[in-house]
Amino acid sequence: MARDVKWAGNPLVAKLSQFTPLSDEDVRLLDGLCSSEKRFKGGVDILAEGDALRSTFIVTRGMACRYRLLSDGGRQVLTFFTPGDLVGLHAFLLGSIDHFIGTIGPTCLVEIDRDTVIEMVTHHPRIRAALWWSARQEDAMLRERIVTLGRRNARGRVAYLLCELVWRQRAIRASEGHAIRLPLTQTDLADALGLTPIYVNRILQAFRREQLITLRHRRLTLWDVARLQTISGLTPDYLQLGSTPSEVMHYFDPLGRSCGGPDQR
Amino acid sequence: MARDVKWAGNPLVAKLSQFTPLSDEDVRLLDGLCSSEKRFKGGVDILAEGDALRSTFIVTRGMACRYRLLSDGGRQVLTFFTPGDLVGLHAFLLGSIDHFIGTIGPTCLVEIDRDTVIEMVTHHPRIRAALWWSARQEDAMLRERIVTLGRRNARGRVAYLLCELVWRQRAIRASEGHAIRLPLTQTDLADALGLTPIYVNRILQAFRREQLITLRHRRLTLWDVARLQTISGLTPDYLQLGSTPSEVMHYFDPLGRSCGGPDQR
DNA sequence: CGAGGAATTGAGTAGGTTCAAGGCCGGTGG
DNA sequence: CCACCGGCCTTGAACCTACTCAATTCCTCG
Repeated sequence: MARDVKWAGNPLVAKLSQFTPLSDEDVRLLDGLCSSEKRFKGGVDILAEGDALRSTFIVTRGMACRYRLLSDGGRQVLTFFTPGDLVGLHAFLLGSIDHFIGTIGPTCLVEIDRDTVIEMVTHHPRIRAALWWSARQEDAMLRERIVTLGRRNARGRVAYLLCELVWRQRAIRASEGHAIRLPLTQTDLADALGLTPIYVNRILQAFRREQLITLRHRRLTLWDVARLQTISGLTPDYLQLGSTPSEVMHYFDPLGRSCGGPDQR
Repeated sequence: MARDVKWAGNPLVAKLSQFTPLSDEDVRLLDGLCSSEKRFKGGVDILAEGDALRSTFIVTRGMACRYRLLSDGGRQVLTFFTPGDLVGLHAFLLGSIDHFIGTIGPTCLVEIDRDTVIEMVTHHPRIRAALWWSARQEDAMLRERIVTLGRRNARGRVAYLLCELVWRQRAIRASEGHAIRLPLTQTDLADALGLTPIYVNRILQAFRREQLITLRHRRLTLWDVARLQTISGLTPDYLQLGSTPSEVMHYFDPLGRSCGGPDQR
């Protein structure tokens, strides 16, 4: 119960706990990491294309995104990061990144340097397992995005993104019912969904008329999740929430003792 | 030089060598793995949605793909696998997969069980590093796909996929100039690009008329890579080919040694 | 109170889909 | 060796989803 209170305060713990039960020591460690957050204004780039990535960031408040800029001026948002999300963990050994990381609204981030991550992953098998699952979840989300962009119409795409954002917040208990804070502009949504802001607007209007959602003052509420889910074509469990099967957990422990890697695939 | 000959014979070695120089022992090990391939007909599913994934597959000949089926009968191809590619390596600890793996034309695969993989990555730091880079490359390709589906028109999408397929084959020295064997049907291309086969056909016609490609008898040649690249909006190095920066390699070795396995050198 | 970004609305357009039909090519059986 | 068959490719025409351009209103914030 005491830990439930902490979840509310530490989104990283909440996020990782989805995947694997953490020990008290794990929680203490993660809490410690998140003690020194930095504030950023909205619409600011944290990392730019070509930057070397020597550390990882954790979103603690607000929202950020990973995006690419195209030669014709277009923008494609690849991922939205919400509190608890790790930014660029898997890529932090890369020479440089091929995309930008920017804030959406005012956002707080914690920076964690490379050695700290390696240290953590080496000595804390449960955290390593949770990070691994978190990376798998990110994969699953990328795949789902491809399906959405490739095969669903505009209504389906918008419904998909709204559902995903709400589900992710619910998973870390950062929602009230099916309502969340959503600092995204309609242009942000459009840039993620491969649509124009104008058309996104029209879809949102339609959803409102159909009593499916309300979205005002940076606040989104889903009134009919079942119908939205149908429109989006999503299966509700695609995020693979739930904890690590013990059979699999088993594989992390021996590996943990014999070999730590930033990446354990 | 002697190894060059081997590359021609073992696509897995060729693929992993892109990322990191392998030792002779590494090469011997990988060669050994690929000794027992299984043949499959075209259009056959190797793994279905919901299957447990207890092993990994390596494509040695032919072509396979990862795809999702939609409730409305649509299909979205997520990844094409060419010789040397590892199928589902990162997911083989998962309870089950959320997509299908199927062959395109007649295809040969090697199945490698979980324990063998774990054994291999535990005791062979260079192979581990190469697999890690290979996974990063896969990520990059998924991101590029999202950009393509979200923000490029049909011409751009087709050009993108043709370039990618040729570049990947070139990287493992499985091309002659800019010509490759391509067992894909136009429907396969369409299912990967979020287009209809009919429209893909029209784009291909146009490309032929413009002297950009030839595609006949399952054989693709790019005549003007520069222009195709412009049309696709790709940067040629997005696959992050080239070998691991030594600074990064550095992180793998200490980790490798800290494994303390019996077979340490 | 003013200003600038975001949301909204309308009208015209275009890129890609859909439907329908015909042609090619490789494989198979007589 | 030829005829047939089925999958794939190709072509045409109508249609529709989503885009473009342009203007107006609404919020938010200084």
